[in-house]
Amino acid sequence: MFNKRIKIKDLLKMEPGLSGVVVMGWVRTFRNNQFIALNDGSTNANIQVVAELGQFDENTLKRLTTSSSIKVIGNLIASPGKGQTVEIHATHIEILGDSDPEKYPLQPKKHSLEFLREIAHLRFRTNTFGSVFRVRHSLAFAIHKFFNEKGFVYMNTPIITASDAEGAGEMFHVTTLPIGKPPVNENGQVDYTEDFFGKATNLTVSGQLEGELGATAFGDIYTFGPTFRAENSNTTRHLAEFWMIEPEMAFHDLEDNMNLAEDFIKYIIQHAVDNNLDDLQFLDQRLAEEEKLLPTDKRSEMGLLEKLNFVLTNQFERITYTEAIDILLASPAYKKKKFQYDVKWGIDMQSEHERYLVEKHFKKPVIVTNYPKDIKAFYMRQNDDGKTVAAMDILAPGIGEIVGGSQREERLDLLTQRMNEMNIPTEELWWYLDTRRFGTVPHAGFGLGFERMVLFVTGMTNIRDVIAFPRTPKNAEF
RNA sequence: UCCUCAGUAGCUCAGUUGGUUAGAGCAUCUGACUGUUAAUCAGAGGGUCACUGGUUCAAGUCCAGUCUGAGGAGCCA
Repeated sequence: MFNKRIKIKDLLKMEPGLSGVVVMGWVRTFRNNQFIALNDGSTNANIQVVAELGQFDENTLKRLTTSSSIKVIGNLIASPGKGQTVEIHATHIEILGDSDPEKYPLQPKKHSLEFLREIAHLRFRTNTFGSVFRVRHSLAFAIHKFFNEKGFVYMNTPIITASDAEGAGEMFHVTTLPIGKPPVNENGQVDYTEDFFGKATNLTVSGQLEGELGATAFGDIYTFGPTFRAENSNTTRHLAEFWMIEPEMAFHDLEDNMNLAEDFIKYIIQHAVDNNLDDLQFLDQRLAEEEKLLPTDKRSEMGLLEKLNFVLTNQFERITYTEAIDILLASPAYKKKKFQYDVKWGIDMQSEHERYLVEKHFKKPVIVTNYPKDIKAFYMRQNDDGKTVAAMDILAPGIGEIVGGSQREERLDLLTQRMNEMNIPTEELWWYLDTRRFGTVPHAGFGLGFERMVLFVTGMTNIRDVIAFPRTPKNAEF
């Protein structure tokens, strides 16, 4: 019977004077042959367990090594020491699992994030990753809470898909055909009619098209699931497997879409601030210490909590693509030829351009709308000017694009015309086009990269540090 | 995929123009101390210098290739 244990997070809030308290956890440090800093993952704060000298046998005390797991029964008392208000005087200590200190890789000292990535199975036991993953949980919970409160239906779109129509990137192939000698048709090509699904299939790059099918029946839906891109991307903000939130709303236009996205982002940040303040404070401090090592001009102007509060209390800047280009053309950076890539109407803005807008010019999240149709996807609604589409990207400081969305093209003729122009096969997407044939409605939606959101809220700088077991090129350990 | 940088003890790093037996801090172990807060003090153990090949009397150090990691770019969320 283990469930009598009290979680350390709750225990630390209790009044001293309790006897027979049961706690279990992993030893962080054992000082002076007497003081155990015990952690159970419920919070970064440890409970100090005091094993009074002479009360416990030598053999047990020897086994109190870093990350050994123990069960403690004792009395919660006011601590005479300085570092904590309460502590447990142990009457009983039981070793549940030993941890060989010669072999255990985590030591009571600072480790680099790169090293911890190599022992991703153990890194949750550090303060940094403890905080990051508790915040990640909190954000995930807030996402469901937000949409549930608004009456959205949570929809699970398929992971394996036969459509590669969206062109969102390179896909991972899914097949049960033998790799060495697959069946071949008359033209010498792999014969996918022999494959498991009778056609070529891939891991999904987006649930949006299926999401639209849900939205045009339920009104409002959202997806929250894994997404896969086989791009050979080696950056601090790309993963081959990541989680994406994709709401899709019928009877919504671009402005509704922007309003929802902004409310949504603020809501989940607020939830984390309300429920995980101690973790965010720890991450705030961690970031501040890390930034001390950077040259002054590379440091962020705001601390983590300051930045989150700033986002919560300020409106996101909303500008059109055309206005964005004008700002860039008028910028000192452009005039001094600081940009590596040229700026003119029609370009797909480069990282340096987006960073300038967000980090230098506005210094807050920016929503850019109405992009040229030629640099955007086929399903985005064409504006009356014939040149732009009703798209919106939200750019966040330090992260770049965190949300990409649009009002969808609901007019069948314009949609098929655009698909033909862009060589998207209309026959394969017959089911998608059916939504425009039978009771089509104006609708809109967006996709938000969950890990990028977690990056933003935790102040971490590498996306591999905000997902438990990152999948990146040449890395699928664990 | 491209560009740049890196790979030396469990970790973080030093290692001079190529030259004896490759060093430090932390961690670990042993002992001392015992109300400590990453405890402190003393001592000890710990290395295929990423891998393969080459140059040289001699390579951790120079050259080539490979692998791995990091940062930036592209692609994007």
